[in-house]
Amino acid sequence: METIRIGDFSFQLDLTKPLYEQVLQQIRYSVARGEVALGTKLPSVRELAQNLKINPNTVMRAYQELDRDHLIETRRGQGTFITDNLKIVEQIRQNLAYEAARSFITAMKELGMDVHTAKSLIEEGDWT
Amino acid sequence: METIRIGDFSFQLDLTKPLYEQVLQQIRYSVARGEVALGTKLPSVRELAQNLKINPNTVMRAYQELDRDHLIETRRGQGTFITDNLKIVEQIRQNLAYEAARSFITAMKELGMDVHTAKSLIEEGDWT
DNA sequence: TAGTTGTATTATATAACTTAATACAACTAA
DNA sequence: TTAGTTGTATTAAGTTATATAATACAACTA
Repeated sequence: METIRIGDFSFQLDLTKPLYEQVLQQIRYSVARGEVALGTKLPSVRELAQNLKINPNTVMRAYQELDRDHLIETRRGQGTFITDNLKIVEQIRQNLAYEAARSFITAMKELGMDVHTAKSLIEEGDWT
Repeated sequence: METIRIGDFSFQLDLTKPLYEQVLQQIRYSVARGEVALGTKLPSVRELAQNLKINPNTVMRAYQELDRDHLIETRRGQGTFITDNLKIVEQIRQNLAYEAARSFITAMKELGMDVHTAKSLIEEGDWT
């Protein structure tokens, strides 16, 4: 799977999920991981579209969803920027982690396993 | 969300995911949870379709995927049955649990968190 | 033999996603 | 002021996955 680097961001697109979803996820996780500085300017809609060889509308859709979450700020005529609000970034990171945990626990319960078993699974697994 | 009961199985369908996927998942988890006895006869393709108010082809697709996993056995002219092989059921249950754990750990790592943090999240969360 | 099973095929419909082309509004820099 | 870059909106078209419908056949049971 090809990796495209552009600025502080890197992207890997495939056909298993909607493109706009992959783009927004990879930006979201880059920021949550702390790989890009707050206030960083994102590539323009057209530039990113060209680099990823996808349609500008698809990039727009990703940017707009991130904007709704206040993870990025779009300024008409200027560009799109990562929020400078650390609180927001931290909260989104916590939420993503919590949601991942919650869906894991839900799956375990659907298999008739309890939280203790879930914990053991995490402890005993080889997650290299 | 309406629950439809039929034999030892119960179904809840919505529009968030493909119908055939929901049907196969709910059968898979029912069996993995041990709610249905090994060798149990499933509703016929047409019967289940009628009860769920969906197309027989959609039920077929669910059954065929479960058949490929050997979780069920289809016998032309007789019907469809849960496997009588306990080993298979146990292995599928373990696999589902493992996959859930793996995808949780993957998400955590994508957020720059380690396995220890993952474990703490599980421990400290209120999963009622 | 009649009725039930799983199975296959062909056609149609629909919704989500993606692309394309175009236009406009807001801002920056020359 | 002007040219070029931004985000944004709109309309149309194409693709794909999913689901339905109708029909037929093969394998089995009673």
